[in-house]
Amino acid sequence: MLNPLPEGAGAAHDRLYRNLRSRIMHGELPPGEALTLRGIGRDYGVSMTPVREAMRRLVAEGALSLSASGRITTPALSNDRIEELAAIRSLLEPELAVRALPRAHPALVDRMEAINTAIAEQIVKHDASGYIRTNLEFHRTLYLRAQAPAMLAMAETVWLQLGPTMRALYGRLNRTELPKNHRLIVSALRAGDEPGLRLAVRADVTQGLRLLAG
Amino acid sequence: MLNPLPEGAGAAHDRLYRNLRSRIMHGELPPGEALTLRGIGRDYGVSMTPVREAMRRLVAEGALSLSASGRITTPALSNDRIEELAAIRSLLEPELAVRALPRAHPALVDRMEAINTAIAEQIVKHDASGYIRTNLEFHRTLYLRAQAPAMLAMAETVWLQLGPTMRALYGRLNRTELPKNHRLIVSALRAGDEPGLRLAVRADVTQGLRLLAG
DNA sequence: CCCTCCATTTTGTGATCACATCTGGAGCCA
DNA sequence: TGGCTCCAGATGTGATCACAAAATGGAGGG
Repeated sequence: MLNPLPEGAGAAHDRLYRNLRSRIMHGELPPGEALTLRGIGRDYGVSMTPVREAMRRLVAEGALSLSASGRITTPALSNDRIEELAAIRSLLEPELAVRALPRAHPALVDRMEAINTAIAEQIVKHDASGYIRTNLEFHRTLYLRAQAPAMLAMAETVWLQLGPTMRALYGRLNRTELPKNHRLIVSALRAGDEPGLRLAVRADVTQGLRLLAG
Repeated sequence: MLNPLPEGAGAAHDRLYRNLRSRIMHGELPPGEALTLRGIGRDYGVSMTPVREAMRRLVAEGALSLSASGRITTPALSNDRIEELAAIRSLLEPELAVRALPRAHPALVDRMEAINTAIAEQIVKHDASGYIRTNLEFHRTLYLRAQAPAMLAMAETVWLQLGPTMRALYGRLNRTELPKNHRLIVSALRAGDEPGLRLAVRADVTQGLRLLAG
């Protein structure tokens, strides 16, 4: 049998879920975008049934908002909510980084540095979605080493909720260079500097979002 | 119109969701319990459609586990997973408590003390589910004052995942008296002692779960 | 006594339909 | 122009059905 895993396999509702989740997390949909069951079903060539299940799942994770009448949109977050989600990131992610620290062998840090140069490429291309995607890949590469799947899942849920907002935010800040905190994270990892790593991750996680709320 | 809110109102899938979620969070179902769409539908007098949506939502929150073949059971957590969830609680809940501290007026603390005596009653009745319910009410009463809905939702998700395990755990520890950490929390609130509150909440949150893993 | 195999039953998945409700805008009046 | 009513189309909800895959349980053989 040897696990085929043909990338687009499995139940239709799960395929829909993964596809939509990825698009939302990476900021491919703007905040406030309306989605309909029949519309999504038409786009993916399936009936409403699997679409409803995928939507229900995404709503449960906060990736989508549900109006009182059942209409589904991407979330348009208030500033208070954005600050709160940033606070959650600054609680979870330093902990994940510190747990990964003893397991972060040099090859891993090299890989993170490679992702950093990929981020720089996305910046010069002005590709918001690509920037978000590679930025999250930088963080996930480190956190995977923490051996803490529940905590990582929770962090990803927060990323998901911030996805559409991140896209809108990216347009405002006209970034021109790689965030310096990523370099600080890499050096702290190389030096085995736990307090420095905590600070660098916390700073990186809150930097972009503070200016929006301010 | 004046929002009727007849307690059992709204869409069937939502009613199912709330009901099952409450039962799971409060430990009314043992770990590893199997649930079927047709079975739940029969119990609640609805078809499979709304049941599927409620299940999908609960699975997304980690309240239920989904096997590779789509079978649904209450989660049977490994010790590693339990420790990890306890670690998440010890990150989120002290923060919630500290945020609530400046808003915790005396009447609120009185109410928490009243809940404490209710917990003591559940203990003498040997009512595991009642104990879990009132214990969570103690925490939620405080955290609601933190004005941090996203963080509270995240904490509740962790409670939900631990629900069935808490039930199994309760049987092992044969509690005879009120956890002393609840008293410490109340005094720290009265004294406005932020570091003390942090410590007391962290201790309360990890106390029961450590002995299971140990 | 334990294991294997096969038929039966159970179970999840997805499509389709009927229905109640909501949305959005045209049309109208002040 | 501004605000209101009202209706046609769009939308979410739930029931039912057909189907394939998986679990179940018992017969048969080692």
